[in-house]
Amino acid sequence: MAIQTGAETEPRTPLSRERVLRAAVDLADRGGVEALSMRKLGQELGVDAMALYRHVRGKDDLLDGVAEVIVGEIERPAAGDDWKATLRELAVAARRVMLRHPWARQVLEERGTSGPAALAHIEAVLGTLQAGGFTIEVAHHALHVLDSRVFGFNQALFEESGPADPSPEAAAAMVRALAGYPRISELAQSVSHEGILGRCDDDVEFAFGLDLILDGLDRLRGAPNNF
Amino acid sequence: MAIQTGAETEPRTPLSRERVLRAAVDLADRGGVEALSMRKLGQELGVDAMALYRHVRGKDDLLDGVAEVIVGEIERPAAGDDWKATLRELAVAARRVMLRHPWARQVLEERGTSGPAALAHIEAVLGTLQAGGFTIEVAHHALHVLDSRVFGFNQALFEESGPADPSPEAAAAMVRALAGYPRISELAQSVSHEGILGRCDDDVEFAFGLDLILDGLDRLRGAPNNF
DNA sequence: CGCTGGCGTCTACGGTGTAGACTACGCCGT
DNA sequence: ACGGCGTAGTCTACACCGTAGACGCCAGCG
Repeated sequence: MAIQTGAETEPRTPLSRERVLRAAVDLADRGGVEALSMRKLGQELGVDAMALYRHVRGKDDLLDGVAEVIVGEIERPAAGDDWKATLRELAVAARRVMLRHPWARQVLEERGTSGPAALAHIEAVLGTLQAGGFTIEVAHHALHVLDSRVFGFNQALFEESGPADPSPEAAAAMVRALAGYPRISELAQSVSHEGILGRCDDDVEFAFGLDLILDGLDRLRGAPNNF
Repeated sequence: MAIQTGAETEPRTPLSRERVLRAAVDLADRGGVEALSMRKLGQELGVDAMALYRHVRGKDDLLDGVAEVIVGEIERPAAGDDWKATLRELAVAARRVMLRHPWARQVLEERGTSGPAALAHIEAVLGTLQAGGFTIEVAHHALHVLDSRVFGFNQALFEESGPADPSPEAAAAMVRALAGYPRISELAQSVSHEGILGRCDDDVEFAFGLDLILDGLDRLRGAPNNF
């Protein structure tokens, strides 16, 4: 009875950003993203809504954190020597997460999610592609079309494609943020050189995936039963 | 000066559902979907927010109507004899609409859109596939993967996959709603017979598209420059 | 002892969707 | 002509949302 302000039974473990984010994911899991309000989340944690603002800059920041948690749940398979099997496992693992949190797609889409978890995921995809012998250009397209298939939106997880003319300090910050992600760095450099790819044209990415699908269907037309 | 209630300069053309929906699309085009509120929409039309409720059951109904308008904007190419080119044109036309209304993807995803415009679009896709010689099973998969590529979400436009055991009258209503859409009817029948496809398993659809992509990438690995 | 800084609370403001009562007006049968 | 009626738009009110700003409480420290 040393610490005790009143009839409190438990000293109420203090909030933390992580606790807030975990409770937010839990709340969204039960009631969908529209049930995730600051007030309900505070109630869930036995706390006033405004208390959350000590640990989270606001609802936007909360959603950013939640997105990072979700992407962090994607388990990465051990890098095997079969690139196709590895990519498939990666995609299926990501899909498992999206099925577990059906509301997450929307959150991931409307907030960019360029946190370390997203970068690590992209790095894994690019690494697998590179180990499989793909050129950087094809790997870039493949990253887009795979992420689009898995997450359901076309603008990839990272790659908000900042201003057209990056200032030197912005470019330096970019390089610093990408330390530890060699494939992404290489890709970013290759894209910003813009010799080969022309700044990641959305139309080109769309057509790439579309033609992949149409050509695949074409091959299935003759042999309909072996897929 | 026959009709004139006061200092009115114009007799204020009366609202209508169509006028409300068009204004809603316009408002969302300018400010995104979060700018589309009943109050702002009323203001846009020079009218109290509650007036909209005479023409629209509520915000849900408004969004349903907006979704229908958007899908209706997709132009259908003349049915040529090249199924692949026709499908490509269809996909590109749909994408044009989605680029014109960047907020529409979200609306289409969260509301099902099983209106006549969506049905007509699906019918066109299925018709093209059937004319191209696809079996109904492959056409079904193809519909899923194409719509997923175009609209960005995996659950297709139509096909909310109602209750597992449709009551007779519900099934009859379904048949009646699908009159005029022979390919969709055929597909629905084939699916509900559930001999071949097993009730449109989401996992199967996902794997279908994923393998299409992976196999396509595999072929691109050797010849990287001709896409 | 007083101060300070972190953490949680309280109040308040402007925004949202919408239920329900109310008003203004054209039409129609008598 | 007139009373009723349906239709269209308005007004008020309620519950909910995100969050700015002031306040209370308490541990730690000088």
